Amino acid sequence: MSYPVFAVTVDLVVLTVREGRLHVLLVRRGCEPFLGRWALPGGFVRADEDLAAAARRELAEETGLDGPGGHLEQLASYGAPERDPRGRVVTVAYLALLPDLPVPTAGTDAAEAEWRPVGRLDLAFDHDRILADGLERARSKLEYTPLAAAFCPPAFTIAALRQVYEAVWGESLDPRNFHRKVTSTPGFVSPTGGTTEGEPGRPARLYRRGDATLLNPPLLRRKALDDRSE
Amino acid sequence: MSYPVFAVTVDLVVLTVREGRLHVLLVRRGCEPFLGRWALPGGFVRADEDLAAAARRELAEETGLDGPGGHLEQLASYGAPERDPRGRVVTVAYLALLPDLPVPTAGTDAAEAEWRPVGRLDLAFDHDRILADGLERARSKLEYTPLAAAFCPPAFTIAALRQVYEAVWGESLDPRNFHRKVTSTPGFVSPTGGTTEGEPGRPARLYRRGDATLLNPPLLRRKALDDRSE
DNA sequence: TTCGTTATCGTCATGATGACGAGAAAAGGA
DNA sequence: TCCTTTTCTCGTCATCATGACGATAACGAA
Repeated sequence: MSYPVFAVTVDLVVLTVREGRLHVLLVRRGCEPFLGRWALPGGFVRADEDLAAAARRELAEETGLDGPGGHLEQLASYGAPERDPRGRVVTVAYLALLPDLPVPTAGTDAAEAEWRPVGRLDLAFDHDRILADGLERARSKLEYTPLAAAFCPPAFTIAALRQVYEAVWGESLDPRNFHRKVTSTPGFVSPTGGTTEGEPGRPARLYRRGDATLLNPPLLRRKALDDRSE
Repeated sequence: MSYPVFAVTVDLVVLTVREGRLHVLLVRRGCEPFLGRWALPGGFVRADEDLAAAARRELAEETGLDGPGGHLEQLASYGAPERDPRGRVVTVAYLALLPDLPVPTAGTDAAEAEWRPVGRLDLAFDHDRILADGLERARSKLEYTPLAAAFCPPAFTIAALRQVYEAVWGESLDPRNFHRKVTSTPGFVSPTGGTTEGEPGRPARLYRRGDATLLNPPLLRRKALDDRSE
């Protein structure tokens, strides 16, 4: 039996919260096609490499960070025949949520890399669509899982966690109700015993991630966006 | 730039509810590898074919049905280097939810096809894992979307919809509370005006799918299962 | 000390849900 | 015909989660 031949890439939607806004990691393409255009970081899967391993490798190459604390999961795959002018390329997109980090160092095949606030971008390939899907996944994940903590350093305050929700969802939340919800949901966060120091206002207790993987009941947005279908 | 060469397949997790139990469509493999073993239906993506189009084509070939009423969505991709002895094959899995249909006719490359109750199966390749991911996705989707109606014919009773939930979740629901929830959630279902006839008991009103894409608030399972992580 | 700021705790009304009672509307048998 | 069985549909009530918001605690700065 004969069958068509494909190339397979991984592309990364790497999100973080900086200065109260949600940012995505972009690279300026250093080779054709779309030379000079902004795109999601990514690259070809190697001959003997698992998809998840390729995603982790690309993430380490682009951000210089592969340590724990963040989150990486498969997002979706994209394989329209015309999506890459070089030929038949299927890309497996991954979604990464990271705490705020120093400015990333450019990888080998990327001329530049930088954090950009999410919004109207005009990316190479079908990366606008991939980014949109990644954003919707991230917003939805925050409702049903404690993954917001993946945007935070190992120890964080409830207020910092709330600001993650506000940045990702783009809406403001009542600090008192949010505090009640987070601290009363078993396994969401657990106190470290420490507090903040030197900040304005009353010191805040520090927490780390709990061991829950699912929030029950979930923490729902006010306005549910359209479901992504197909 | 050179890069490794892959084959790309689509595999389908096709689910339906028959006699109150959740069933998955399996085919017996008619060629190597895993000849004679049960597997998910699927096949190679053609040279000029989109991934979703390939999934729809395979679904039509295996079930003989491509009409509306069901639901098809991308599930996840699997690309471990050793997952197919023929070489580097990445598969994009799709999840299909269909109303109960006549026994499927075997496709060209499948010796047999049949509905099997979900449970301990021993499938070819990594299809046990793909099936498990598909089941968890389906269970979760029923919580947050009105997709349970995809398992039902165009007009259905509330009781039939409840039996879908009971089959997919494997737990029984209170008929009265379920009725209240479904009929009071805007856009979940809308009455057709008709009723059942000839059935035992009081005739039931018939409904069709509403126009909502998301249930807010959701209809949650009692026991949340583990989140699928990557 | 006083004020501004932020964190944390409480209160109250409202809405969703689980448990369950009870009537409505059919088929079928005595 | 009349009763029983079955299933659908509507209500009731206690409980829990949530939104709105008041009040107090604990810091730094003026």
